[in-house]
Amino acid sequence: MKSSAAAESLPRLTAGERTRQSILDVAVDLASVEGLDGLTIGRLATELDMSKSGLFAHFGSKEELQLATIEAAKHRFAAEVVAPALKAKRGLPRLSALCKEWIGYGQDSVFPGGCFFAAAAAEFDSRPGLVRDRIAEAMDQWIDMLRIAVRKAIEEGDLLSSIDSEQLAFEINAMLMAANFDFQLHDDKKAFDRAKKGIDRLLHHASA
Amino acid sequence: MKSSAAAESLPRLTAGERTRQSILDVAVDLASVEGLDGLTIGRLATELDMSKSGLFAHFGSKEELQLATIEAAKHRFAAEVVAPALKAKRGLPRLSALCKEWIGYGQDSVFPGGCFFAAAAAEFDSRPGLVRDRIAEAMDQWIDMLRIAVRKAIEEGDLLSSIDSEQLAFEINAMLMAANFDFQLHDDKKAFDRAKKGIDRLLHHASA
DNA sequence: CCTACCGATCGGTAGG
DNA sequence: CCTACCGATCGGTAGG
Repeated sequence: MKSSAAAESLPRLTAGERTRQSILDVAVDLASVEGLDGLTIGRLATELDMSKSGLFAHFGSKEELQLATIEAAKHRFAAEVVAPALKAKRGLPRLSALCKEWIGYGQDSVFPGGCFFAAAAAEFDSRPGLVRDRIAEAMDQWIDMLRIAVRKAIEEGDLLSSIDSEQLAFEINAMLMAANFDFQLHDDKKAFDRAKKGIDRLLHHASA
Repeated sequence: MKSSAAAESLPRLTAGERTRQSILDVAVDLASVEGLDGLTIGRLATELDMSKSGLFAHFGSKEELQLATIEAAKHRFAAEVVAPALKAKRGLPRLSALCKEWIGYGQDSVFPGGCFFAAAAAEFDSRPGLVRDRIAEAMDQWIDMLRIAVRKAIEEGDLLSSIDSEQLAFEINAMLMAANFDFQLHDDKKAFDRAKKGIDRLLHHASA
């Protein structure tokens, strides 16, 4: 027998899978700066010191590369924002943690060109297709996470029962997105302070 | 003498200037959908039933075409949003009118791909150059207009003197931008209702 | 405003 | 994973 499949369940990756992962790490960074369409196979191959066709063989089409890049970005977002926030206990603490972790994610430039999903949504919102659908799905999942955290905060008695969870999630996300674009355009982190201040006031007014 | 320069001061345009204007009308619409970079000279020429080089001669470079397109988009925005809002009297009425006109501008798809400036800012925020600078300038002018309207509303006694005009302008704009991106991604106008509701509450809490 | 062209780069393929 | 290639399109130019 060649190897024990049962041992070390996760890090057991084939060489091809490892190459694919390192391609996607670079692809995510490149796409956050140049856009998901500006992410060209030639450019990415140069960045990785590979041949175009060698890289291409891992994906089969540009669309598949784009979809795989979105998937890799989702994993990075989950690790950097969602996972830390889930350590806070449910209710208002977790809602606050989601906002705090998102602001940290923006400030620390987890993606070098700013929030991957905000940029990709703006780029693809007028181009029907699988890429657009997956980006919209990722955005919806994030807003949904905020909305559910608001609802739990209401259930825990931390927020007023009269609060419209969908409306509050929309407004919180609006502050975060605005901070992201403001920061990208002006390279001034006070945009995140403004978002923080706006969200603090939103949560204060929603509190019992 | 060929013509009286003094008569009809504005509509006196040369044939070249009229052609240029009709090119830019199409360029603005195309760019709002495909992006300012996706606005290619070949694509634009096809749309206008012109030769590439004939169109190119009006601008001299792609960057000049992009800059002229931004200028044309600013004019459309000024006519559709700013001018109507300036009919309202200074203070809170004008601030409310700016928000109302902006929401109308979004709902009516004055640019077929959504707010031209929001899309262009997201597209170019990581690409240094003249195009990026002009877009940032246009965005700053809009936020500044909101900020000044807030300040006037404070001076008129319509809003509390404790209000931070820059912060409020940021938060109002955040609602508008979020509604724009939400609408582009979901094609559901309830995003504008959410923005309206959020802004109404912002202004209510800021009122004396 | 046109035809005719340039070198560079795009996504993708053949064949190994 | 590679070399070598394809047709299409890019921004831009020559010359009229």
